[in-house]
Amino acid sequence: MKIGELAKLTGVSVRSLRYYESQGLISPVRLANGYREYSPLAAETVETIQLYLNLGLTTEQIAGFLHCVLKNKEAFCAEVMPLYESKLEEIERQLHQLTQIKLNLEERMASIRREREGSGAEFQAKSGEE
Amino acid sequence: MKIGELAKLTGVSVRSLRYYESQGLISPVRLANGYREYSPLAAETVETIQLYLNLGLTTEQIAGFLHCVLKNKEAFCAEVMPLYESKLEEIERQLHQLTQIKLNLEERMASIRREREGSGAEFQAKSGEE
DNA sequence: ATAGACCCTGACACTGGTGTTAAGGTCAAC
DNA sequence: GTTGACCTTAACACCAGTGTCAGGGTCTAT
Repeated sequence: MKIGELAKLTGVSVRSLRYYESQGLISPVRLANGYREYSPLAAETVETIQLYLNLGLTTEQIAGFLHCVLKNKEAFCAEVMPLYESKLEEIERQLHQLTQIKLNLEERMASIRREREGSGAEFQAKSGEE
Repeated sequence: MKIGELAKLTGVSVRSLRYYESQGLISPVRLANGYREYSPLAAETVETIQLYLNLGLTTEQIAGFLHCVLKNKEAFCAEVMPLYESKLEEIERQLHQLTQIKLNLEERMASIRREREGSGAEFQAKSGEE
């Protein structure tokens, strides 16, 4: 099938399909006129790529084990587990940081609300403006 | 004081101080030779900018209320609260998404571990490689 | 007057997948 | 033989703050 068909079939843009190819994730053959010709299996490959992208892996990382997971079960691809582990650590760091910022924000918001109630001005937040 | 001194004093790079100026956050006067001359109050301004950047606000957003918060308490600056509210919503969306990915990752990791234990191969994760 | 520390502006790089456009080739149907 | 849908490559834009370099000016102490 041609790139437009694959795009419709998978819901992934033509642009992205070409990008995946440039990153070594998928290698359609070329017809005499230069058009890409995808095997019917390509749809599954693209969906697999999307799955890993949605887990937050990069195309470079996916390129490292895509061959393997397309042929075997994940459990047999040694590269996957370390990636999952480091990704999990990264996500936990991000969760921690976001949670800190959230607490900080909530504290400041609470503080503002306290000050506004404390003063006689009932939420007339115009006073101090220069 | 000159920009290098302010950088040392605040721990913010010279590059960043110039960037803040380009974004309208701080406006040092210029000496006859073109050098920036910062008032002693600039250190406090820079620290305030850092505080808001660490909350995840952009320089553009900070520019909208920095004048006010340098003169008054936050509670008197009407622009602040809506920004905090929308930032909080954004962070909650991100937390939700990250949590989903984390659950997904953990589920897949558990699944891999189950499959490996299920087979006779004791963590010899080489088998399936092509 | 010269070394060395400091200042200036301007510009590219980075992260990374995707949108978008430009300029042009191919093909099927009419 | 021309229209229109589809394909090709190449390139810039995005987010947004920071690092870094190039090319050049200023000031101080020796």
